[in-house]
Amino acid sequence: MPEGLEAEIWRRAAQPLVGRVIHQAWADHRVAPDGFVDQLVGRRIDAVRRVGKVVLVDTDGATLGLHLGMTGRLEVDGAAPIDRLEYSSGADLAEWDRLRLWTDIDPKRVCALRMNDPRRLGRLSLDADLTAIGPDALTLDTSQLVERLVGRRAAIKALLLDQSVVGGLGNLCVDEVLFWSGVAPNRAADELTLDDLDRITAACRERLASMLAAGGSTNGMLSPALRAARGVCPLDGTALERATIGGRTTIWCALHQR
DNA sequence: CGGCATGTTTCGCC
DNA sequence: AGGCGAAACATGCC
Repeated sequence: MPEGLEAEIWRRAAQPLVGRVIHQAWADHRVAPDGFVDQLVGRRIDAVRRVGKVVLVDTDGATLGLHLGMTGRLEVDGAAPIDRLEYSSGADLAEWDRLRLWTDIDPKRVCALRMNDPRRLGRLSLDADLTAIGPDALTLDTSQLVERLVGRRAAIKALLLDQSVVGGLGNLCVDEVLFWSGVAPNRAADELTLDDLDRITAACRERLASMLAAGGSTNGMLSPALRAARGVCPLDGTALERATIGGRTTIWCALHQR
């Protein structure tokens, strides 16, 4: 489920953790660095932030990074801000837990913070270097995008998915942004006009904000249901195109995206 | 059973 | 050297 929008939803939901002290921690060692638990127990949570798709828990010691991968989800005090994964049944087995944190104040007597990830593509980090992640999609402006695209000739979709170009965009959001921008995903980045890039950054700010308010990445016009159904363009009724671009399944309208 | 899935990293080829 | 595409990772679900 996690693109930047989901990470933002979880970041907001985790704010009640700020000020608490971590009393106990458990992690699946296969997805956590050595010494993980020892570096967190006894630490006070100072802030919960987000960089791109990564949720960061700052403590008075290390900063815990939650990289949700393809199927990771979070619960705070036993509540899941996003309860169902789009491409899974909604099952939530204890054996899929990758992180459990308890604090000095656990109102519901359950984990203050729990990460559950069936597919185990997610990771836990401590003081990870995230400096390579580009400007955030939710506030992206055209000058930032131009700067990051200089010298790049790959398909615009592949570059928007690259976290070092723009932070937070995943497969669904990129398709949605390009859909509203009227730019075809297979266009070479160096052939786009400034006007194209303006429409892309405007779509990032406006459409992503509205998807965030609606609950996340699955709330675009190109819904997962429409993607799977191989339907028609909701704007003009043209049969949607489908191809692999940037290594990911891509949906677009060849009539209004050029 | 075959194929697909909201992601990232690695490898080899230009 | 660095950009780029394909493969690998790991597992569940239809």
